[in-house]
Amino acid sequence: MGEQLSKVYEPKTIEKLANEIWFSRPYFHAEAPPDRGGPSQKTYTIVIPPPNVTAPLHVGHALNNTLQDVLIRFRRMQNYNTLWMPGTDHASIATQTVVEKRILSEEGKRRTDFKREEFVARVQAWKDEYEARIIEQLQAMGCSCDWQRTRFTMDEVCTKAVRAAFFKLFKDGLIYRGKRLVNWDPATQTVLADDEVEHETVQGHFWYLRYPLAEPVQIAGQSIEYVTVATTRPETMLGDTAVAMNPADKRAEYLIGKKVRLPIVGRLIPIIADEHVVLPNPESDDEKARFSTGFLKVTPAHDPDDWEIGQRHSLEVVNVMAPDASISDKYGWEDAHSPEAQSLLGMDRFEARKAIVEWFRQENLLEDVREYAHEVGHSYRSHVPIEPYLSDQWYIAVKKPIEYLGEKFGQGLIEETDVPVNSLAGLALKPLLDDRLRFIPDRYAKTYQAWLEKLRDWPISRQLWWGHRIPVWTITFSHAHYKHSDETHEEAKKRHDQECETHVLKFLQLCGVDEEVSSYRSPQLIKGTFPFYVCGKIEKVDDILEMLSKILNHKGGRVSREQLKKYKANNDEFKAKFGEDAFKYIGNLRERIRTCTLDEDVLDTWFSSALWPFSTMGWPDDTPELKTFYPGDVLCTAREIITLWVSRMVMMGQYCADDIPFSDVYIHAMIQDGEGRKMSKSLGNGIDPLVAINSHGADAMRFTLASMTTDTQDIRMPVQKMKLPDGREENTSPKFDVGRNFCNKLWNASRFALMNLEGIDPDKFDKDKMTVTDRWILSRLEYTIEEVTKSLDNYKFNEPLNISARFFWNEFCDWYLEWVKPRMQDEQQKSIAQNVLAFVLDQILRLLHPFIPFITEGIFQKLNEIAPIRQLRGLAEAKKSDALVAAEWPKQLDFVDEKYKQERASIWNVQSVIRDIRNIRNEYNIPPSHKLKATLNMSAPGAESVTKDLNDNKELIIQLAGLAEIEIGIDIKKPKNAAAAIHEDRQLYVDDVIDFEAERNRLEKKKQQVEKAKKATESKLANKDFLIKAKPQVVAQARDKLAELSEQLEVVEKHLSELES
RNA sequence: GGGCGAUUAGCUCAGUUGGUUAGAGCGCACGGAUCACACCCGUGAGGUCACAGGUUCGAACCCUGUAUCGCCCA
Repeated sequence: MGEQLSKVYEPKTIEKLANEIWFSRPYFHAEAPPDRGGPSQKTYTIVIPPPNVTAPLHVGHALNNTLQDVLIRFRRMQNYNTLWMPGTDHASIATQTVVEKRILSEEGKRRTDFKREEFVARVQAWKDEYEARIIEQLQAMGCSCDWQRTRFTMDEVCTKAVRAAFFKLFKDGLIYRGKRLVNWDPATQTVLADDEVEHETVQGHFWYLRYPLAEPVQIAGQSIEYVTVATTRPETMLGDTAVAMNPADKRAEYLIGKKVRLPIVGRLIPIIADEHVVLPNPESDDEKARFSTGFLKVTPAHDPDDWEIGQRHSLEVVNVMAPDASISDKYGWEDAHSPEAQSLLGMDRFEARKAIVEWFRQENLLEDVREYAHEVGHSYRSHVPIEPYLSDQWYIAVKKPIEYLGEKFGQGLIEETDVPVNSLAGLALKPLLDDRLRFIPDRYAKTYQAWLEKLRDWPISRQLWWGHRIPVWTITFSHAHYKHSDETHEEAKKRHDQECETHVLKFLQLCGVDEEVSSYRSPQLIKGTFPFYVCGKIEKVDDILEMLSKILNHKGGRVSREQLKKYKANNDEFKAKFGEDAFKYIGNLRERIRTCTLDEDVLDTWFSSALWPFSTMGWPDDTPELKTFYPGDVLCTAREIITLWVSRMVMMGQYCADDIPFSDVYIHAMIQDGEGRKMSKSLGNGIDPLVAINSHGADAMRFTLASMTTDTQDIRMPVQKMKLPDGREENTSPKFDVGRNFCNKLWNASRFALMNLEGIDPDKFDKDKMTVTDRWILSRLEYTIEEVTKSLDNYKFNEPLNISARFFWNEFCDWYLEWVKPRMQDEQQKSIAQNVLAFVLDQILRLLHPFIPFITEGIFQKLNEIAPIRQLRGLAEAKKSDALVAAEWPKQLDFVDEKYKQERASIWNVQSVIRDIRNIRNEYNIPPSHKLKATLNMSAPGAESVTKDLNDNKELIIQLAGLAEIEIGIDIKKPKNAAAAIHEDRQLYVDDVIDFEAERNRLEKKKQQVEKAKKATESKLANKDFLIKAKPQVVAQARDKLAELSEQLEVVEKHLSELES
């Protein structure tokens, strides 16, 4: 049968074979019993970090998913009910952007050339393509996900969860409308995400502008008439609403609270104290201090830092620009009355900059202009400088206490923070502090903690089309209202809107959805109205409001027959769906409601990601999956998304699903190229896992990645173009050779074993007939099983892989297989050797399977054919399985006792002697075919038992050292013309090979080595402090060492002198 | 600017609670078509553990500082 196996390991063949087996039965599927009664199996759950559907997976994903698969396969073999939930992320902005780019370059069209539904359909098509590719890649890597559960963040199941979570937040008063500065691209007029802003160093200027004080101030007898602010963006001064200075500034006590008259505009603005302001210091290393005047103009509407200052001091916000970044008084600037201000309206921001600087110059208010290189954010799309632009966005309040959670989690702030225990941030932070959540390696807990502690409200709306549409309807009411004599207009408007609001709620009640809606009214007047926000728990609410909106839009009067027909149809449909009463009530709303519209925006992509651990399992429904697999066990991810993703999953898990989604977070390395650079498309240094699989095989790739995964180091992976079998030139890495070589070795060793296992008979095994080599390899196996299991439990990856690989290669192949060869020719011994061989190989396959699943599965199948029963009768049994994927993880070999362990020393001595002989053979250039005669003199006290032992194992030495014979004894004289290898406790001689010159060199070298070691030990022992303070056994060890070294040195010297004579 | 990490052989990396002469793989050198494997076997050379201080009987390991590189956050 063995001859069926090719001489060289062929990944493709074996990958195909293994996949056929794995998909022939639901090995990867985790059953969630509808009723969890009875003895329940332990579960183990990992949800995949869903890859973005923007692009195919790269080698970083390959690492991430390899590690997850290792954990999953390990636990599955340990008989856990194991679920690995797969899926992909819609990645709203990233995906929309790549599709927009593609459409622009291929068709010359922009997003706005499409209807929203059309465009979304285009993105959907892209998603379908890449989702399929990603799943193909994951399967090619061998990921044992529960494929029939594959989810997508925008599929029906996840969408339902998003809706439910959003509603819950809305109802709990945690979602609100607020203002925020966004990265605005004035050229394309779109919002950019932070990572779409490219920072470029620009050679610009600092302009020093004088702002006159409203009234002169006396400081130390001097009359101060103005303050000087330094700015890189003079055009924003039109929106200044304060001048800030550091309270530590000596001038502060005279100036804080005073007013400044803003040039051009004439606005009176206060001087305020804020520690953000950099104190001036011409000597400082800090460039900002050198350029600072100590006075900072504050423009909350046009600068993120200023926005913060504005928030802290409740400053007015004056937006002086239109969306195209021209100066405008139509977007919040209400005091542009002066002729100078009027003349600036309509100017582009850079034109305005020139005009304003010129104006200051002419008015003698321009104090200085200095060169200044600074970072300016540019749009990665239009390459124009981005404009921080004020806009209305939806937020989640993350530090607002949630009353009803107080019972469960307590009240008040988490110690040393401003985070309430029962706020969303608290829900994420507390589990870490309580050790319910841990990071591996634990240093990443800091990142998580720090981020949560200074967390600010989460802006969740995005001005995009691809994503979960925000399920909020904004209803505004008519302007018509009566004003009571004692009311302001605003108060009257508020009262009026409140009345309207009750009508809307009454209407929804008549529609039968009053339990399914939540609403809130804007506390602020926006464009003359207080918008009323309505969120429905179910889609029915959307239907109602959409139809209502259509019906209200019909204003009567002269309309076409067509429109009238449509209107009537709408009415009829509404009546049919929601009843006559509700329909009649629309009359009450007709004159009151001005607009009723569904929000245009979509949710931040992390919103649905935050729900991923339970949305995929059917939350909010109480599904068997949730009961069985939630909370899960571990999240495995890269460190870049600890804040954006991990924290939000914990937060939402606790908030929505009543528990944190996992207890362990394993953070793995990042993969860099050979120069330590991040892999990226633009550098062209990325590696496609499919290419690596093509060039080296999936197992080889996995082996290499796992063997490089440690807690501390990022992975450097030299990238090299390689010609693939199909002729393409693609990036792969020579590092994968390591894995491929290993697989080839495993393949061939197994092939050898299989060839020798014909006719194996488990009944012919007799444990008392095992040789020392059998017991030795079993004791090494026992050690390996223990270590590998332990280190996998602790999220080590390189360690278990290296331990099992070394056991396989350096012990099993290099020694055991070599010693087994002659036994296979001996009918007596063959049966014993066969059974041990089959058993050990079986266990090796099991240990390696999580790392290199394909090849181990392939070999396991062959092993099942040739040696279906692998056991050591009376000692151990490898439990049968049709497939390795479902086989049992190796159990501890309890029969390996002290006696076995003592025998390890025997083999160690044998190996040491063999190495000595091989060394001499090499140094004297003696061909392997030349059989040597060797003599071994044992010199240590009490050497009798070792000598006997070695004599018993003589054959093992003769066999692997290429000897004709060896004499082993005590007090044997050195034969004439023999080369020597000298140790503390023994001297080995190889007869009749002497080359005096070479031998002298060898011995001299040895002598130096020993002398050096001896000196070091002597000086240590000469140190009194060492004798007193070091642990006694350390001192004793040193004494023994010295004695041994002295003796060794004596022998070496003796041999040297003999050479002379 | 703040935080985290790294710096050990030519390269990529290990190095457990401080304790013999600091390890592996690749590469290099030498030898090898032996009936599993040349993607192999055997042997060997190769290190001032980034630098400077400190703690200690003893430091690659602990502490302080410096330099360089990487990442995250502002």
